[in-house]
Amino acid sequence: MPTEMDPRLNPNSIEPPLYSRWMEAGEFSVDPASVLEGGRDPFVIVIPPPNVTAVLHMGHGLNNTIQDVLIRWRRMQGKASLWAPGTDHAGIATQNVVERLIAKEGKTREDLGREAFVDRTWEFVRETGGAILDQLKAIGCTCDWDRTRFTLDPGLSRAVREVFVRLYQKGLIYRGEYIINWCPRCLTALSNEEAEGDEVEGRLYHLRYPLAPEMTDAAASAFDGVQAAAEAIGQLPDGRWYLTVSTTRPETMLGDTAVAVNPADDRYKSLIGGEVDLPLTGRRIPIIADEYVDREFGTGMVKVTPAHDPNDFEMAQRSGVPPLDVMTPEAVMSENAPEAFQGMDRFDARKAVVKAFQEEGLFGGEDPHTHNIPRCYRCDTVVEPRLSEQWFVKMKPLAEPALKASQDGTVTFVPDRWKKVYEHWMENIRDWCISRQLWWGHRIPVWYCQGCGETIVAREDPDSCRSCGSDDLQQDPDVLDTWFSSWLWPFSIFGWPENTEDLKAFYPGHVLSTAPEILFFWVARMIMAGYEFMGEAPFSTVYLHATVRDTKGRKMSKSLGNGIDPLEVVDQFGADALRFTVISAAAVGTDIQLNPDDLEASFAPGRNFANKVWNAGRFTLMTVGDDPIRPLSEVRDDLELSDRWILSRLSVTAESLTQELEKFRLHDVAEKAYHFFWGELADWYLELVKPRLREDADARSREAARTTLVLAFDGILRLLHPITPFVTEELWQKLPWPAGSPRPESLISAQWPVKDPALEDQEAEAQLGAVQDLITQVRSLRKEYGVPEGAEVDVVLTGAPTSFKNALASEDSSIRRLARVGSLTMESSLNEGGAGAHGVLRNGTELFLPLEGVIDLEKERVRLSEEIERLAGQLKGVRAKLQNENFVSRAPAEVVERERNKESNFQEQMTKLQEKLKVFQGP
RNA sequence: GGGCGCUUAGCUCAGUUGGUUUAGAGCGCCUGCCUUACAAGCAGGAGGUCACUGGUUCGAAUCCAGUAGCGCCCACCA
Repeated sequence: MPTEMDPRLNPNSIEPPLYSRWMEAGEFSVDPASVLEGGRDPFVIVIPPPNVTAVLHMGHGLNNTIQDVLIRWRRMQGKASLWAPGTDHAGIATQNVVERLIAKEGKTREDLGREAFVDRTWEFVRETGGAILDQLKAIGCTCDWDRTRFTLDPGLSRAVREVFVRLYQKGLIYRGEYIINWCPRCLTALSNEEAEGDEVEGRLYHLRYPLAPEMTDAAASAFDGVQAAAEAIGQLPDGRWYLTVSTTRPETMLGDTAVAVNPADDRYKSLIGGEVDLPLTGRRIPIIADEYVDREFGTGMVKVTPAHDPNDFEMAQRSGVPPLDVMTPEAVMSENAPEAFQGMDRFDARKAVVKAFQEEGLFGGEDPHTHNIPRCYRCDTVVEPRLSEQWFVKMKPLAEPALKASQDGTVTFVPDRWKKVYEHWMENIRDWCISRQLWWGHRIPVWYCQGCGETIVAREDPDSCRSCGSDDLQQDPDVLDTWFSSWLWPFSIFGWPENTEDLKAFYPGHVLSTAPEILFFWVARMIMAGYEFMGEAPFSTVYLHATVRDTKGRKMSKSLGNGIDPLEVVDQFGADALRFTVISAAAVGTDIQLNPDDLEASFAPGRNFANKVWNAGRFTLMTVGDDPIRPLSEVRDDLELSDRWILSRLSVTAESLTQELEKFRLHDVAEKAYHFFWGELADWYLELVKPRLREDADARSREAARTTLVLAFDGILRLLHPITPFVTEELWQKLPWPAGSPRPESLISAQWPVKDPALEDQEAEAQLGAVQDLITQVRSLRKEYGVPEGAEVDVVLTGAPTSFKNALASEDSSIRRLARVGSLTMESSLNEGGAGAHGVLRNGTELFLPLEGVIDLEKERVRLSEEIERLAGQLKGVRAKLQNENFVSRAPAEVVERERNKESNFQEQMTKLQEKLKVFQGP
C-alpha cells in the first residue's frame, strides 16, 4: 500500500528481495535455442574474468555497472541478452596469495611439493575463490550465473591444450633461449607487458677497463683520436691504458664478455679486435664492433653483458660472443661471479663492485641519471633481465587479421583514440613469452622423452614415447601465462573446440568493456585468437572505461590504501546510488575522481537521485490511488497542455536516450534521464498536475491527469531501469494499470520505451516552455524586489503571441498558484506609469509587475537609498586608493587590477540601483 | 626519445560535425522557505577574459600553429 511507503528510500530493504525475484524469474538466463530457433537477436558480453581471489574494488564496480547497463538495456529491447561471467585463475597472483598463506604456517611451496601445493591452492580457490562474483550481485549485475566459468575448468583447459597443440603444429609456438624479464621474487619469467616501467632518478657509473698490454699502440692512437676527450681513453698511473664504459648496473660487469664500439666510429677503429682485461675477474674479453652502439652516448663504448641485458644479448648473438650468467634465479651473485662477490644480493654487489673499482683506481666517477626501472606488476620487485629457455608464440602472423580488423572498422574502440594505440602495438608486436616458472596454472602440454630426447606435444597425456617407445617421459615443469587461457575466453566458455549450440548462438559477441590497462594483455590477444580459431573477431566494440582515481588524482589501489569498497557504498547508499554515481561521472574518455575519505560527498548525487525517484513514486502512487486508470485512447480528448507536453517530452527523451546508448555515451544517458526526471517531470509536471489529482477535481481532467502521470512515470522508470534497476522495479511493480487490460508483463525489463510520433507535440513543448519561463521570471522578480512570500502580485503582459495567450488561459490557475499571481492581464501597450518590475520572456512577451501597494514603496526607496549610499562609500574608498600614485606604481599589478575591477563592479551596481530607485520615485 | 591526450565556475566534470545557451550540471557558497512526495527537499541568487599567444572565419570553448603546465602509452642510450 502506497501509504506505507517510507518518506526515504531504504535501499537495503528493497534491493536483495528484488534481486532474488529476478533470479527466480530466470531473468538473466538465455537459451541458445531462442536465438537459433526462436530467431531472437543475440547480444553478448563476456565479463573480463576477475582474479579468482580478488575482492571487489571500484574499478570492478564501474566496469560491471557499465556492462550491466548495456545488458539490461538490450534485454529490454527484446534481445537474447547474455552476460557470461567467470573468474580467472590468475597464475602469479593466486600463487602468491597461497604462498603467503602457508608462510604463516612457516612453510614454503617447496616444503609442500608441487602436487600438494597445487592441491592446497585448489582448496583455497574452492573455499574462498569467486567471492567476487557474489559481490557483483550486490551491485545488481545480471550475469547468467548458470554459465559461470573458471579458466582452469576442464573445458577451458581442454581449449588451452587444443590451442597450444595447433599453434605448435603450425610452427607458431617455439622454444628458445632468450633474455626475458625475470622476477627474482616470484621466480618466474614475465611477459613484456608484465614488467612495468617506473621512472627513477638513478646513477650512471663510469668504469675503466684496462686494455691488454699489447694494445698500447692502438690505445695511444685512439687517444690521439679522441684528443683526450673526457675520460674515454686514458693512461693509469702504472702506465696501462684504459677505456671507459658506463652502466647503471655495475654488478653486471662481472658477466661482461665483450666491449663494443660502433664500426663506423673512426675514433675507435684501431681498438676493434683487441682485448681488455676485465677488472675483478681476471678475464680477458674482446672488443667488438656493432651497429647498435650509439656513438653519441657516453664514451661511445659499451660493456656487453649478454646474459643480463637484451640488447647485449643480441649483440653477442651477432658476433658470437658467449653469454655468462653471473646470477642465481634469486638475483644473487652466483658461482660464475668472482668468489669475493658470490652470494651477494645484486644491490649489495653493485656497491661492492663500485667500491672495488675505487680501490683499484679504476672508478671513473658517477653521474645522476634518470631512467626507467622495470618492476614486476605483481610484487613490484625490480625485474632482472635474465637469459633462459622459454616458450614463445610467434605473434606476427596472428596480428595481421587483428590489425586489419581495427583498420577496416570491424572492431571499433570507444573512445576511438585507443584505435591508434592498439594499431601501433599490433604493428610492432613482439613474440609472446608464454611459459611461467609457476606451479599454479595450465601445465605446458609438452613431454621430453628421457630415453631418446624426443619432444612430445600432445592433447592427451602420452604414456610412452612415439619414437623410442620409452615410458620415461617428463613433462615440462612450467605452466602457461594466465593470459594464455583468458585470450580464448570468448569462445572457450561456450564449449570450443566442440561446435556447440552455445557457440553457434553466442559467438561472436558484441561489446567488450574493460580497463585500458589490459588492452594488450587481453583485448588484443582475444581478437587475435578469435581470428585464428574462430575466423572472426570475438566482439565488435571495445569500450575502454575510465580510471577511478582519488581526489589527488591517484589511481585507486590496494597498496596506496586509497580504495573505496563498493559493498560499503551499497550498504550505506544502495546499489542504485553507486551505479548512478559512477555512470554519470564516467563520461567517455575521462577519468572519474571519488573521495575515499568522504563517501557521502562522493555518492550523495546518486543517493539523492534514487531518493527523488522514490519520492516522486510515492507521490504518484498516493495521488493516483489504487483505482485502475483509463487507457490513453479514452482520455485523449481531455489531455491538457501540460499532459501533452510531458508525453511529448517522454517520447523525445526515449529516442534521445536510445541514441546515446547506441553510441555508448552512458554519461549522457544518465544526465538526460536525470534532467527529464527531475527537471521536467518532478519539478514541473508533478507541480502542475497536483490540483487535478484531488478527489474533488473535475473528473475528466482528473482521469486525463492520472493516465498521463502513470504513463509518463512508467516511461521514465523504464528508461532509468538499466542504470538504477532496483528503485525503478520496486515502484513499477506498484504502479496501477489501465482498466480492463491486465498488466502485460511481470517485470519492468520486458519493454524498452520507444519514440511515439503520435505523442510528440512541438507546439505543446513551446507553449509550456513559455509558461515555465513566465513563472520563473515572476518568481525571480518577486525575490529581487522583496515581495513578501505570501503576497500576491498582479502581472500585466504585453505583446504575447496568440498561441501563448491560449497557453496562458489553459494554465492560468497553475501560474497563479506557482508564482502567486493575483490577476494576469493582457494589454496592448505597456503602462509606463507606476512603480513596478519589468521583464521580458524569451518569446518576446514583456511583463510588468505593479508593486504599488504590494511592497512598502517608501521602505524599498529607503532600502535602495541606503544601499546606494553604502556603495558610494566603498566606491570612494577604491577610487582614493587608485588615485594614490604610490599604490598604483608600487603594488603588484594583479592587486591594482583587482582594485580596478572592484571599481567597475561598484560602478555597475550603483547604476543599476539608481535606475531602480528612479522607478520607485515615480515619473 | 617516439606517440596520444588533457587544461572550461571554489571542487569534480559536460559542452556529440565551428552559429538559439545569455558557456551548462552536480557538489560547495549566499538569501528565503519544515508549501500535506521528497530538508537526501523547494524557490531565488552569486561565481567563468573557456591555460597562454597568434592565425583561419561573417562568427571560435569548438578548427590550425606555437608556448607553458599536467597526465597516459610505447621504446628503453648502456
